[in-house]
Amino acid sequence: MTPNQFFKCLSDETRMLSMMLIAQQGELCVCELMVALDDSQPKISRHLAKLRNCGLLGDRRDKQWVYYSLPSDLPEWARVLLETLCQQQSALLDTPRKRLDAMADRPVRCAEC
Amino acid sequence: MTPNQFFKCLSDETRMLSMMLIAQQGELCVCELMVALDDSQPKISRHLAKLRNCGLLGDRRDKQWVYYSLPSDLPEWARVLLETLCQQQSALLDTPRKRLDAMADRPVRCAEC
DNA sequence: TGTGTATATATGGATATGCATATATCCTGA
DNA sequence: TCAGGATATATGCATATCCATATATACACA
Repeated sequence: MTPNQFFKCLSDETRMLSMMLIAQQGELCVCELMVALDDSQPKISRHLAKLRNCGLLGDRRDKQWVYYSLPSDLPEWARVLLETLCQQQSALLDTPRKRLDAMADRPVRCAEC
Repeated sequence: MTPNQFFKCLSDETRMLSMMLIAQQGELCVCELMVALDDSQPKISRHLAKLRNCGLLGDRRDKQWVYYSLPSDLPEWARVLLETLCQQQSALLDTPRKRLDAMADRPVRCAEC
């Protein structure tokens, strides 16, 4: 992944907010991002697939849910830039976080069992 | 300017390197960037115009040259992100800097007179 | 006139989105 | 145990839009 591709990935609002939210929350599934970003399922799924193909996200399946998170091999420079973005633009996550917190029937992670 | 637009601007290699070089060098004119990035004049000019329209660059005319630099009202978050990028990817500027240092007939700034 | 810079136009290519549908997993009841 | 339905996710297709580039030309200034 080049810095160039990294910026292209973040140049879309859905992808940028998804990355920021996932960086903040650890991992999120498609349905949680649908609620947090108030967007359609195919749209979210497509953008997450693009981020995964670029190496910006990893995924794991648990029951019927697919959880996306930052991959362990994410380049350091990308991690630093993403972290900086989250610090400088944390206000962008306020509304999505509220929607997420208010979400009903949120899937329960195995790690939390 | 939104973080979104900011990333879209940096998603193009010519624009990203121009921003990094200008951040490092203070200000540069089109002909210097042509040499540093080894690209055509219309291509450089067009990308700089886009960066200026987005508020990421300011310009001033001196004699027949137009110098581009970071505007004083560049948002703090954008400045921080750009600075982080330069720190994390400084190697990308090695070749352009070499070309720039080897450039003949480089215009002389008034500030340096 | 020559050098430096901007822009108009045409063109090819990338990208985002909606809609419909396919796939995968879980749950329920017979 | 098995069938069928419900939920979650992915993808094929069509379409509209944006974007980068090359070429040619116009503009600004010494």
